Amino acid sequence: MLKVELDRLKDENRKLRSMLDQISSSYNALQCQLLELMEQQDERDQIISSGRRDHENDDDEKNGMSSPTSTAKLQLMETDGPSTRQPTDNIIKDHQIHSHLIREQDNEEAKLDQPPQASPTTTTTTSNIKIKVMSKEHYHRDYDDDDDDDDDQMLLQTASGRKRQQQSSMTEDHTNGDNHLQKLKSPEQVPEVPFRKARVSVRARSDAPMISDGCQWRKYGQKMAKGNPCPRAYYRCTMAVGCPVRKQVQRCAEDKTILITTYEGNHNHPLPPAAAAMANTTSAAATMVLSGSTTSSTSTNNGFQLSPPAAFPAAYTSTMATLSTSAPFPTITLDLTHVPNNNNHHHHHHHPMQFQQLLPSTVLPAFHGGHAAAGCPPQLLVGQPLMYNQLPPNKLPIMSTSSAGVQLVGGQMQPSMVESVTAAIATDPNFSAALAAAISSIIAAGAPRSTTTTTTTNNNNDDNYNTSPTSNSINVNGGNNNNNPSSSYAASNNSSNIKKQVAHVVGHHHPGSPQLPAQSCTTFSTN
DNA sequence: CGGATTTGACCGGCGC
DNA sequence: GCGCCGGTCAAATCCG
Ligand SMILES: [Zn+2]
Repeated sequence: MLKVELDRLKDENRKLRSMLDQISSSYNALQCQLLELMEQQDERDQIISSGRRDHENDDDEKNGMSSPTSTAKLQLMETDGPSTRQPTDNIIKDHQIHSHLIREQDNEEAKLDQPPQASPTTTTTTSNIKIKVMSKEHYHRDYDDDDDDDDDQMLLQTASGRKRQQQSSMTEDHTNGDNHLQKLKSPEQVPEVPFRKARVSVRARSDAPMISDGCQWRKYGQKMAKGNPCPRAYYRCTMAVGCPVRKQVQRCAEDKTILITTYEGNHNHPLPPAAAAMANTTSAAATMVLSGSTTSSTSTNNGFQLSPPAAFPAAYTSTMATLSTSAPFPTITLDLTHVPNNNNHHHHHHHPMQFQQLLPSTVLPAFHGGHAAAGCPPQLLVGQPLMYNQLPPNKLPIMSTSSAGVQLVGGQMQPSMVESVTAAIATDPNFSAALAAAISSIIAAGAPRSTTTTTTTNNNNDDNYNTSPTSNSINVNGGNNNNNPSSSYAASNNSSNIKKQVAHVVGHHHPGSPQLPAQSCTTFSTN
């Protein structure tokens, strides 16, 4: 009896917690959006002095919804349903898409250029991005059933893994709760399991021990990983008291210049602009990836890689995103390592884009912290998860188009890359939607919570085939970009071009529903 | 002195 | 049940 009651209470508690998280996440997300919008507006005002553009946007903006420019981002970020987005999409259409997109990008760049908060270090550019999402091999949706509904709604739970009993976990608060039930709970009901966490990992070249992502992190552990000589460090976000976001930093065994940072969980607080930017980027990338993956991923594993039309000459940055399902839990990895490769061609010099070495910390332009809770889709920015819930798994939009749009071209510039990616992703609603769907499907399928990071190896070159060992992977590549290692700003030139290209590409896609896949935010930071 | 690291002990899951 | 392993705690320590 007591047990029953107890279980019931726990369950209830859990739900409440989830709701709380959700709400806070939403709040954060809104804040972020608002911030962005404001920035954009300012930019617009300045840039576009006169009104060319007009439209009702203002209203939208005021509302806090998305401004046209930001649309893409917002979509990614927003949790809300498509409904909101559509309007924006329409708007976009109204305007010339291309120009629009381009502008957006430009705006973003501008932002990047002037990072709101200066990070101590210079920003570095990244060149490629690879994203991989891995989820456990196919997930079965088994569990979902039970929860699904709940999950979908409740999503948030971060499922961090276990909770420890006592402890002051309190301080940590809500977030933690997760866990679980495991002990007590009987297997039956809760599928808690359900909470699978999604993770977002970023691979970047950096000499610095950490990549700065705009968040503050406290190291809470270090362990030697089985496969590498290099130890893996565990960090927890300290920007807010209870922030559940954690990240692990580890150097790639094969190439020690590559730093692999994996984020898990959603921030329960607003992210600094810089971080937000990253987050956006990340999310975008993730989204892209997902979308791609979606296609295939459904049940079987397939790896996909979208290679961008290699063709894009301009694109130098290569970015790849991959989604893989193999890992215990779904993981999206962005590969920022340089590598230019065009498909088939060799890489030229190698300049991997390293983050600035020397600098104590490198900053990645735009990623944001992620979080991924199990069941939930990644959140972007602060938190909002995109819900992929909305799309029924079945519906995954498969994008046939897939490959094309994806690539981002990054420019050299740091900011640019990310942005470009983001922009690209963002821009294409379809992608987002696709990704979301894909992710959702994947995630939904379910992996039980587990976590592990996956990393891609770097091969740069292989072209587009999936290399991912496990199952599906999608890659998006751009060209590379390199740039001067040193300058932080150097990049701007290309970026614009690239962006344009991207925009075009994107343009093709339809506006769709962008939804984010799993929640996850990522942030980089080096400290 | 307060906050961040360091680092070995712990824990829970998993495979055998 | 045992041991491996990833991940986390927390006491001790470091540092500004
Ligand atoms: Zn945080």
